[in-house]
Amino acid sequence: MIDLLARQRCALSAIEIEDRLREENRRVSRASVYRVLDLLQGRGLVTRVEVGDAVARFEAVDPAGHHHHLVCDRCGNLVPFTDGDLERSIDRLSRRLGFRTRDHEVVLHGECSACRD
Amino acid sequence: MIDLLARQRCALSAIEIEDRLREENRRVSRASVYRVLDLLQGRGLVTRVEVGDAVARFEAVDPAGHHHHLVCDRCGNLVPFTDGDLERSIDRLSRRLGFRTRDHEVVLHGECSACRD
DNA sequence: CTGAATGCAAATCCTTTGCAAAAGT
DNA sequence: ACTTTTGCAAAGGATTTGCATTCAG
Repeated sequence: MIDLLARQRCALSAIEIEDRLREENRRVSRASVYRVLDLLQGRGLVTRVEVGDAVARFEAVDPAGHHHHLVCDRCGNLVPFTDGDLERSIDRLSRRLGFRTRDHEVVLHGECSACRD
Repeated sequence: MIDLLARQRCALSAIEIEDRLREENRRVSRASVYRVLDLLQGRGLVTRVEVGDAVARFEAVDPAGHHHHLVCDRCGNLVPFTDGDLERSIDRLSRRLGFRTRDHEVVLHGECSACRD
């Protein structure tokens, strides 16, 4: 499953993962998907992303650095992006507030470029 | 209900809202809480916040400006904060990426100051 | 009296869990 | 044979909905 996630451009929900595995003739039950994801999260290979639609999504952890997401209000797609300036702001901010921060997520809501036309 | 939310320091879940209303002898059903929240969101008076624990939280929209949240890994509390530098980074970023952004949220995961001791 | 708001219970959706069957070593 | 992984179905928790009732104008 980790290889499937590693091939994706962006986070998938458990159901999407199940469907894609099925398309590859790798039949798995929903329960197994969740169980394996849990395992992979425990090992730090996968992270959970929630963008506010009550569905958990998962993506492979990229050792090269992490990204954040735009959620398109129209099509519902997730568009990943990175921004060093943003990361620096968050670092400074955490220090200023005295939080011991483990992780963070930024979610933009709006229209993706495909839907703006 | 909007007055209850306006009095809070930070976002509340539907169940918390129901409980606090009960404490004030304002008896309401869970269903009504959700229905009213839906209405208030539609009018832009309330926003929904989801920090990744599968529970939707709600808070009154403050015309003076919005804030973001630290979620404490230990006690689970939400700590609100604001940061102008962060807001500017996000503005620049949205422009750079060509997104038409309606809204955004930043969630930090870590330890709040109370739990660091 | 009429339309909106409410409660209650049932339904839904995502996720988790118990347990027995299947696979691996 | 023993441990681990799996599937299936049932259980859970949050949220939504249908419908009859109550409330307000």
